[in-house]
Amino acid sequence: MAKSSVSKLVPKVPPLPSVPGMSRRQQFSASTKKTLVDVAERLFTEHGYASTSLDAIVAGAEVTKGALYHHFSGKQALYEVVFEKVEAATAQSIDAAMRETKDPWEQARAGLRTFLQAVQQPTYRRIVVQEGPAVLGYQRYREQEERSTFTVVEDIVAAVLRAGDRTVDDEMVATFARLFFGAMSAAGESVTEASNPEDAAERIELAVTYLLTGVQTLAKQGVRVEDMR
Amino acid sequence: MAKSSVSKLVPKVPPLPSVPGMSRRQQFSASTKKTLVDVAERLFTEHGYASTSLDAIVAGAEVTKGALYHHFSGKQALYEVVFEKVEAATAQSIDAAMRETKDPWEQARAGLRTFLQAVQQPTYRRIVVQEGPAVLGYQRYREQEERSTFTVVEDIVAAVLRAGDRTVDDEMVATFARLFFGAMSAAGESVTEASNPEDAAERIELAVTYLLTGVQTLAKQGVRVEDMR
DNA sequence: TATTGGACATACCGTCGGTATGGCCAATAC
DNA sequence: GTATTGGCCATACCGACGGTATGTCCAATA
Repeated sequence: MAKSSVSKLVPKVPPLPSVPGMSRRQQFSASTKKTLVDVAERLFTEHGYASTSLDAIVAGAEVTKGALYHHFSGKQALYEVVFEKVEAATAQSIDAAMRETKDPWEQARAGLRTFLQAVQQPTYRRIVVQEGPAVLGYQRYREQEERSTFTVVEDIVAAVLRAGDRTVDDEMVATFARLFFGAMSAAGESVTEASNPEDAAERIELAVTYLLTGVQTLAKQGVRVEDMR
Repeated sequence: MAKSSVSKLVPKVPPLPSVPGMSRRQQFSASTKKTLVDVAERLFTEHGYASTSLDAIVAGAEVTKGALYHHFSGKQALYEVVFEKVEAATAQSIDAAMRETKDPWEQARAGLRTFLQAVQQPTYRRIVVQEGPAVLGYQRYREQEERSTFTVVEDIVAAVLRAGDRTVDDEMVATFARLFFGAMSAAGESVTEASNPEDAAERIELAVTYLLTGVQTLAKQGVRVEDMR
């Protein structure tokens, strides 16, 4: 095709808002890396890990495998970066929701509600809940979790538990947190697959509230976890 | 190597205890199919789905890919058969444990305890909990679950809930069951990865007992799930 | 201006899931 | 007993994909 005006086609790519303290070269590099992560996040979410080829990712990012393997050591490493990004975003959103109120009980409800919402997001469901353990292996999965979302849930659970029973130790708190975390993860799937997601979400909240109310009631009666032995 | 006695090497393979109503040919066929499933179960458990090649499976079963593809439509189909086998065995063991007592509350405890044990078995953990959703896709995973283990858990939860609150509907029961199922699945991982599995298992039982006791207490006070709205 | 090294592109390899084809032999018909 | 058929499986091969080796270009620095 014959182009009339000779040059100046390249500059139409936005001039990359010059970040201070970063050379043009570094900016380009960071840009392609970010693009790769974003495209990968989208494709992994849509088609899953196994069904997403590196060729598809680099095509989407308009680069080649050379670029990908320059920035990441392989497919799994790329997945891991995407995973961390998704987890961090989720943990942050929960954190933000909790900051909106000061009452501990309300904070807990807000946090759990936000977690329940997050766990319904296609990206979080697919990348973290559904495929995370299988792709990363359970060990790495746990390590990642423990540095973000799970810790937030653990804090919530700790606050609720210790409000009624000050004698529970850290390990017991972690145990309850595991149970709740697992329960909420499963709940997310349940809600999303339901014919009426709104109703399903409400039922989940009802059930969780019922369980937590039970815990509160026991605490008021002076029944401690240790008494269950 | 020089073998002195000439023939009769083949018959050393056990004569395949002739099953009545099945021709020799059919018996051989069933045998190779079962062998394939067993070998696949072992390798999938040890190395995971992606890292287990069909070549390794057929080598372990001492057949070729021709045999495998004669009995199964592909790798995933083979996995599915293994999955169902593992699930069925687990559901059955829980069922058996519950039959040992008649008291509903004791049945529930026994059932949940057995489930907690099952979820620690390497085979169940790897094939069902960790990789099941990713390999089968969450849809098929749910469908399979609903036909075996989940249903058992659901029955347990239903019995416990309805003992105190007769007004809960089926959907609410299913919701509680989802939460408990997810909680126990996560608990299994937690227990297995713990430095001291016995202690971890005990903590899980304590926590679950505490939650269930809370539910019972609410029920005794006439507090129903519906009252949480 | 010369040089260096980071940021890619290109070509290629090995593995693996899946397919196409053919052979063997027990079961059935005659 | 012989012929024929079809279930059961082996062998050879293909294409896709993850990963690697090598080369190129150009901005940054000396």
